[in-house]
Amino acid sequence: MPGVDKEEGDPGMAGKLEDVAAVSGVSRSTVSRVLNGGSVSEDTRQRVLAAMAQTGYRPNLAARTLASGRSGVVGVVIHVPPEVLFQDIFFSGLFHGISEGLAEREAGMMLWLANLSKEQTLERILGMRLFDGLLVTADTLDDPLVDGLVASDLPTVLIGHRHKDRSASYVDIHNERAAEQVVDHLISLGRTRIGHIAGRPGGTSAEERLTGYLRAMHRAGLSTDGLVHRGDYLTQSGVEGAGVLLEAGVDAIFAASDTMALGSLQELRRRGIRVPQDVAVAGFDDVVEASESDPPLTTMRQDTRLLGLEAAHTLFRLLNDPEALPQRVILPTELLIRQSTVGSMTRSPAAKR
Amino acid sequence: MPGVDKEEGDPGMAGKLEDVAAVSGVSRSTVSRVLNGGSVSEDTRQRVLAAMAQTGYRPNLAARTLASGRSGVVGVVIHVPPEVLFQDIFFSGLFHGISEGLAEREAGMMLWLANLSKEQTLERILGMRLFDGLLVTADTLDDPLVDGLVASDLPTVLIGHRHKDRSASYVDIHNERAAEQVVDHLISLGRTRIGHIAGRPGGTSAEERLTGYLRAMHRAGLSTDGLVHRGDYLTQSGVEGAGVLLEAGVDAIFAASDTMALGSLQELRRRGIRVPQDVAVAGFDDVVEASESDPPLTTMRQDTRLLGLEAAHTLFRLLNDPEALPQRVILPTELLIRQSTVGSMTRSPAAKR
DNA sequence: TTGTACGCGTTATCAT
DNA sequence: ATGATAACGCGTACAA
Repeated sequence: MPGVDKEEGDPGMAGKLEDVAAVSGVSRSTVSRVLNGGSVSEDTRQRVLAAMAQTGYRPNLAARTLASGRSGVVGVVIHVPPEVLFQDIFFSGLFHGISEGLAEREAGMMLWLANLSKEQTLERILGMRLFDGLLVTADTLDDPLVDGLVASDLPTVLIGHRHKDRSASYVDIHNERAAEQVVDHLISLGRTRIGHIAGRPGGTSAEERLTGYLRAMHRAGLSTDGLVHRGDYLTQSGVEGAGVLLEAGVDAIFAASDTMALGSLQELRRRGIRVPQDVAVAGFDDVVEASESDPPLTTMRQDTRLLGLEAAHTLFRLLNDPEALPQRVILPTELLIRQSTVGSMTRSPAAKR
Repeated sequence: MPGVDKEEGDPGMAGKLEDVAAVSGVSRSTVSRVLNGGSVSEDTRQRVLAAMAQTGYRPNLAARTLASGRSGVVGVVIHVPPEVLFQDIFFSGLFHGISEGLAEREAGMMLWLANLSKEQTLERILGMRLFDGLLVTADTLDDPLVDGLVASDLPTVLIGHRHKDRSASYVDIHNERAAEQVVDHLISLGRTRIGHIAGRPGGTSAEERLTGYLRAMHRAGLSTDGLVHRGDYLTQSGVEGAGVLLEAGVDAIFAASDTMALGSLQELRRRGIRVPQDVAVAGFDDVVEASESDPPLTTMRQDTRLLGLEAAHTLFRLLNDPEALPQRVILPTELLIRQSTVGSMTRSPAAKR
């Protein structure tokens, strides 16, 4: 195909820096300077700009990265099965925030889900050597992927954290204290047999919420014997947990996730047990269904989108200042008191707290 | 910090090809060959492999991309607001499939949502010059982003397509024919006043389903005057559409999405209208709620996850064979006949089709 | 089979 | 302010 014209913003093969230099009659260095904000005379800057438009020039990321060491791309590691990303409100909100936060700085986002094993994922991410930084979810206590990423030389911000991540940068909520607060609320209502439906063992948030529950109970001098049931954050385990805890004779249930709390609500209704008169129920997360359930669910609200947003911001802080100390960001949570603990007719003084 | 040891798989700064060459006593080229499957003697191959392990070598993507022109990264462009990606079952299923398909070939995935304008997105994607190929959703008739991407020299597979994309590669379903089939089903049940709740004007699938509806009706000699209501694929517009179409005196409603159909079901129940005795209702998509509604919803099932999977596969076909002609993949859909059209007690012969 | 030498498109360090 | 020139780390003809 002879006579093909490759001028004027041809969307096809774009020119290189050198082409722009040739057209504008300057050296590559100068073109590079107008690109990266070096000092050039206004005169030549305009000539170069014109030449770039004319040749339809676009910088080559690979070349740029190789030469400068910066790519403008961050790796986002959410090692959960793809379907979980969409089913679990935590991850979807989180991802939403991350996506927004990175877009603010026009950073590219490369996503790693659990399509590969943790070992493979780790290998490929580190091998790529392309990312300016990493955003990584840390929701499991023992996680070789997170360990490897943190140990690497890449600026990394964890979302959630383990105890051993004290020297890493992370954004998180105070799971333990938040759980404590929920239980305190139940105690303040006069409940003494408070059961807990915990998350899966080894989950960071699950363990911390359990610890918070135990702390509040013991501080109040209440027994927790046989009052802890292990669930998995999903509805069905909330159903089962309610059954088990009822056997133990509880007058309140604190589930470590709203979905479990909603499952408990179902089971209690099925058994004809009044909520909150007979058994009060509280959850964690504040998913949308929590406010629409019957009765509406008392819960600890966490803003997962903000969590993602802050994670991105924190990473940028790290990138802008290589000397920066590890960043630890704790986001607030909010106790939302609804009818599943205080009932519409039995408004208690404690509800004002 | 003197005396820092940088040997033995140091997770920090990894060595380069040259380091491996030095340790194993061969040239860089040879090391490169064992990496890319060139011909090397088994003897030296082992030496090199050992040296790579010892130095903790990892290839540098930027350098590799620059030299070879291939990055192993594909751009995924789903230009919808981040929250839609999670709310809309179509996109989440699609994304799931894409994610799986790319992982099969260990391809990296860089995701572009609607955080930037279409123009900015286009500019940055093309500018990056990093992707081996592109996966792009095309759900709007007039879309400069899709136009620009298709016009570029990057191997691109569209998900959904416009008429003008005949020369592009795409995966899609046959929206028009599928819609026709749904309407044929309703006609075969003896319905004559069949209303359609369409999607937003300018949406590719919406327009095609509308066309299919019109075709089936006209072919059967049925009037469509005042029987088309414009919705937006969301529940509320299904509620409204049902109201409007009832005024027009319909005996059946075909909604272009299940969510709208479910909205219609709600509205019909509210008005005490029996489904399907008084009005039959059919949808499109087969979302999970469709089989759990009262009555269960007749619908045209499409497998969005498969759509994403096939999109990835198609792109790989394109990448493996640069001479390949444009790939056009049409995935099957399946008419699921449920009680919203045939009723449990009024099983009609047509249901066996 | 192996090594040499050049090119990939930019940035960065020098001079000037 | 501008222009050579050397990296950046790797792939790949070409030669040996």
